Amino acid sequence: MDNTQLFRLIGTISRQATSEVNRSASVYGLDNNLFLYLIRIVEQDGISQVALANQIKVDKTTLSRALTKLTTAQLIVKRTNPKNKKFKQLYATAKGQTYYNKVYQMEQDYIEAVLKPLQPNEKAMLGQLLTKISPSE
Amino acid sequence: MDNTQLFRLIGTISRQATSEVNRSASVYGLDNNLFLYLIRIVEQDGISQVALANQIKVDKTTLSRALTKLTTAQLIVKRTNPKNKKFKQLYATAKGQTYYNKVYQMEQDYIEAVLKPLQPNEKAMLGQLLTKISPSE
DNA sequence: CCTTTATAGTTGTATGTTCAACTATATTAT
DNA sequence: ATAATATAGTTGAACATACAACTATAAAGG
Repeated sequence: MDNTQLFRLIGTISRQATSEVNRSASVYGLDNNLFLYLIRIVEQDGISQVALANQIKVDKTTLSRALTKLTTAQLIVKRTNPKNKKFKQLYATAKGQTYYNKVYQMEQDYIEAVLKPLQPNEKAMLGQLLTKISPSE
Repeated sequence: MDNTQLFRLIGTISRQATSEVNRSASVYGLDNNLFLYLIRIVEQDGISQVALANQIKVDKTTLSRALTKLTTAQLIVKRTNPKNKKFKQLYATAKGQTYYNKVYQMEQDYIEAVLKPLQPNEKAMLGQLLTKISPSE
């Protein structure tokens, strides 16, 4: 396998995973990556939009509109940081926590299925290698 | 790093790569993954749409419309398989080949940059591990 | 055969994505 | 201090995506 095949494989694996988890999450109305945003907000309470966008490498305008959907669904709230009014901090509601539990489990089920072919030491190695090529900022 | 972090990292790396290569390819009007489809068609002359969709894990209706764009731009042609009229085979035109050279080089440049942190043996290992978790069909 | 079922590809439609440009706030430089 | 610059977030508009449902062709079953 050459570098090109390797690189393209990452995209294929990712598209497959994204499609499949989104289809599962659509049961809760959390497709179009809404599940992903909710998960990150629950796990990083108070994060700002741009920080979140940079972390997961999604377009900030796409994220802005997706977060409006999560807000309308009352799964999160946007609170302007009183110390610095430029920032809106994101918090999950109680309802958001409940939905988080559902989609988190879906993600875990998918992860377990997809990583099943790997031994623990192989997973450790894969994690290290991916970390080396992960976006810096 | 746990399984969850590992899995999410694949998505992050892929989103970053997709965004960046698409932005580069937009110079040639080949963003929205058009560059990706063109590359695969050139490298697998005569492939059918569903076969291509399955291979790269994209929705067949999205692919159908994207290929209409490539056809309009005269980069590919769709030819009904005379042996089996259900299939439309995809072929690059001479113009498509020329554009292929451009976007292929862009992809190569990105690949070189992103895989630079890895030693040759690490790349071999990463390729093996990704192959193990790649979608079967 | 010929009816049923399966597969390839397209289209309608609702919704999502993303670029450019904008507002609002904060930071930096003179 | 205040003008210039930078950053966070939103919005308009053009276009892409993906589900459901469709047509067309072929394959399988009786």
